[in-house]
Amino acid sequence: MIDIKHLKTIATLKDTGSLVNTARELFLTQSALSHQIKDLENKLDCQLFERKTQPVRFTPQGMLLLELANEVLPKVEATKCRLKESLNQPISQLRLSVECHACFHWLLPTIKEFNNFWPDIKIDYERGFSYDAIPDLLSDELDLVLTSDIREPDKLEYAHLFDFKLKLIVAPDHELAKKAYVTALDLKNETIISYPIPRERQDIFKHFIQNARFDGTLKNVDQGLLIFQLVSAGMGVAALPDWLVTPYESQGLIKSIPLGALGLTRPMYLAMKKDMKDNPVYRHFLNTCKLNNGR
Amino acid sequence: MIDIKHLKTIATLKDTGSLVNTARELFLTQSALSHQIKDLENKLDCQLFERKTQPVRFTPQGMLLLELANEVLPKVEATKCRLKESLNQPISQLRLSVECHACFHWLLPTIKEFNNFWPDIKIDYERGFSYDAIPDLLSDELDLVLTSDIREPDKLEYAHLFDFKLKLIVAPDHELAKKAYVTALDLKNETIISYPIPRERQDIFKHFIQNARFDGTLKNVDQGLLIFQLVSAGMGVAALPDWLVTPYESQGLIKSIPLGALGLTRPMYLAMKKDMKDNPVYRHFLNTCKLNNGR
DNA sequence: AACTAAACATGAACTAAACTCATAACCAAC
DNA sequence: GTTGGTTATGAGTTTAGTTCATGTTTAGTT
Repeated sequence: MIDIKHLKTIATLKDTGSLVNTARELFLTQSALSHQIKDLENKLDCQLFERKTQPVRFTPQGMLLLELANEVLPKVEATKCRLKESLNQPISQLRLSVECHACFHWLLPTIKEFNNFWPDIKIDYERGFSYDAIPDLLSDELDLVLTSDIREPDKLEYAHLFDFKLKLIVAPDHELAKKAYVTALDLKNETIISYPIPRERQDIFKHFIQNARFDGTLKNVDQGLLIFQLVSAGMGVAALPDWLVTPYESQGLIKSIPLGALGLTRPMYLAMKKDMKDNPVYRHFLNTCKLNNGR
Repeated sequence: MIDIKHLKTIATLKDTGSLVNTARELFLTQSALSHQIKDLENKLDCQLFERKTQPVRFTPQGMLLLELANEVLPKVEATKCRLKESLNQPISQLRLSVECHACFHWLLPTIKEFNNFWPDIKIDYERGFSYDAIPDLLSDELDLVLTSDIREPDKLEYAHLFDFKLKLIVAPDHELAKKAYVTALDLKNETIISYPIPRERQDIFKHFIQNARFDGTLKNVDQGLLIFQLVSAGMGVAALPDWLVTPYESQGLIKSIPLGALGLTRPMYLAMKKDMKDNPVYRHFLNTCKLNNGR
């Protein structure tokens, strides 16, 4: 129905002011355009512009299309441009750092899929992770950082990958297991098991317990699977992203509970230098992540 | 080349995972799609996805197109929807208030053009103007406000119309006329002529002189043309938007000078209630303003 | 390794859409 | 009314898109 061709016509018509000029600009005959627009007007069942003035005067409907054209055409051009670029790419390495341990669950398959298309691009994610990777990104020692927190938004581009819910996991016979959701108070005396990350950088403290009193203990474990086993054995509770939790919960190994009445939703971003945001390889990595999110 | 049709195909392919399913979804034969995509791939000179997996696996190039589709298709649908709405509109009145006197210069022709298409919609701009119109917009006594300042951004939608430059105008033989630009200090002892608006709401004070010392006098005039005559006669200086200044300057009646080395650029917004931002009549008024800006 | 079912590819024939050409109609300015 | 510009229209042609019938590929099964 509406076509990119039509948007081009409308946009050019706005610039040139008449059908004849538009025809010349688009390498078509005036007749072709006259037919084209008449057909479009018939299909949309409305008039798009008045032809008896110079320049032509757009109707409200014409302006809506013009507005659409102004939004869409630049995007189409940008994509065409990226397509060309993507076919000959000098990049050979992506140095990636991950702030969220649980991400490896979907990240490894994602990287594998990505490497199918860019076998020459080596992804180096073998960095320690309990550190702040943003400075390394700024100083060009890293290319990409997977993170939930936005820092230095002026210097870096944060591409939103997806949102996830942080859930509390407890043993099925834990007293909290019956609750529809937990409050910060409920956690006051619990043992919280987590990856070895400083407390102030853990989502559950930073965004849930916050200033509430916490008298329980913190236990660090560097093995993801171990967390589930410890929780299942009733040795403590843990806060993990929903995508990690779901498979274990459906096995009945643990029970998951929302943090707060509304649950705690957190975003996941891919941070990169601002000038890299249009790079086709980066975009491909981004898109691959999005398609594989939370599985 | 790239067509909306193609974007639909790609988007559906992502959802359904195979050509056969996509064909069924789009009411086409599998063969048609196979041809369609082959043609597209030939034109773009790249492969868009691997067909030998289930679901199909997109190449970097395919993902770029998919990304484009996700951006563009919703906009196209929204426009189609607005087009339909625009053809039968119950609105019969637009109550408009204008915070910038100088806007009448382009606003009156704009309204005339607008009324060509919506003869039944009466625009009521006959309100006093040296007052803050935003509260009336919030309390539903107004529909639209033309303003340069954003207030209450949570409750109102501010559609950007255009940017303009505020210029200082002086008599051609005025001592400032030789300068490439003026500083706040240059104005210290000048007589500033303006519309009858309180000093703290005048752009030249709010955004240029600011806290700098001003020992000159303020003269109020409620007639636009009179300002030019007074300035031309050397009775004072004035700050006005570029679109008003240009015609008089080319006649040699006055001389205009940028405010500050970089000039003083100001935006112009059309403020409305948030739920009105998709209304086709409002959009048409907005678009008409944009097309007539600063003339 | 052979078989099967499901998915995709291909070529020829057909259809519908889009374009051109020639010409007519229209409008504004002189 | 004539002129110089514009847009509209109808018939004929070209091109792009579709279907049909059939061939090929692939993953999964025995």
